[in-house]
Amino acid sequence: MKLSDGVEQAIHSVTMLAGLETGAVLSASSLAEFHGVSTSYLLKHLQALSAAGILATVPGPKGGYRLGRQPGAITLLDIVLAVEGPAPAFRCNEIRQRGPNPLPARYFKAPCGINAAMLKAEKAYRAELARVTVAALKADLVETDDGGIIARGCAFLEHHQRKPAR
Amino acid sequence: MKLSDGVEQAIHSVTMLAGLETGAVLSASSLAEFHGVSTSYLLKHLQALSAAGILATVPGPKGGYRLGRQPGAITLLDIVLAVEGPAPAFRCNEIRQRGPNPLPARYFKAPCGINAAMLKAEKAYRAELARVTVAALKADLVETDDGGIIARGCAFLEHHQRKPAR
DNA sequence: AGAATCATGGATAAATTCTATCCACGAATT
DNA sequence: AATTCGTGGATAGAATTTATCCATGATTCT
Repeated sequence: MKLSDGVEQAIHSVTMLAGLETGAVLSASSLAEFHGVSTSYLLKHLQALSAAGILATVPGPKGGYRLGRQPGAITLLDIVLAVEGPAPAFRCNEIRQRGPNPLPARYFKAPCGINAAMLKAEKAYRAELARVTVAALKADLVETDDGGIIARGCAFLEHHQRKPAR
Repeated sequence: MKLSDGVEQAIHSVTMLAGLETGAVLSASSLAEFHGVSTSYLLKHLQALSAAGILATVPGPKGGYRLGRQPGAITLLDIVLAVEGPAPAFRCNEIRQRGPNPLPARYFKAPCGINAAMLKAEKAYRAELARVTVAALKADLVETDDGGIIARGCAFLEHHQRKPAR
């Protein structure tokens, strides 16, 4: 069981976008540069997030990505599902119905108990992810040596964010 | 995020072994035949389970596998960890410290908030798995058409289980 | 209007992980 | 002593993940 690295990049991208001024955007290439991957690759995830309504796009020069809705309305679960897909990690292959000497299918109307237990655990996992909003992650700040606080990636954002036309 | 199929085979193997009479064993080749995979492949997981103390082995002719401890003392989490390994699904790559314009390392003494949230969710997942014992799965029975109840895979077990020498 | 910039989407290649098998070895029982 | 079994290593094949490039179409700035 391993979560793809794309999920981490997606979460960080969304969190960074949440730190922008209202209306400002960040280009896909800037985000890709920050993560150290090619623009084309990161776009895969950004587009998935966009399709899920988590991000919104601004086309044209000076365009880029911004949050699609309020940070408080975006949860970690939303991001994970948008990137990884909705399929559960455990997929029952109905082993109990197979093998060289299987019981007739009529004995298996009730769902597999093992499958039920695994899915229940996964449900708990998702419930925990749904509890964390991007707004909460945004509030997760770093303390500088002079006592002030700065947002993660702030130095990078300063140079790349595109403020809205007035 | 996908759980390997080996996990499902492992869980079913343990559950089947839990249905044996006390002292009886099931050979690795019988279990492999049931799952429809080669003995060598299933052995990978059986050995992992054995190393974790979940299963015990009886060598020699008429040998095989049996439970290593009471069904009530074996949880789904034990099995999953034995097969998949203890590493968490989400591994923080400390993205915040990288990129073209990273903040100095001293700003990141506190753990990554994203990582903390993901691990917390995974902890909830594992806690749910730890709540389910093999004894509980064993109690998950199937009703036959004549009103009786039989354990899953029972017909198969009848022909392959090896009763202990007296 | 024209050119530059950007997102979209498809095709594609490399790397990693998972799945699966075979073979040689040692241990225990019949 | 021979058979049967588990152990462990080495090794392919399949599938997924990761990553990149390129062609296309839409939008905005000049």
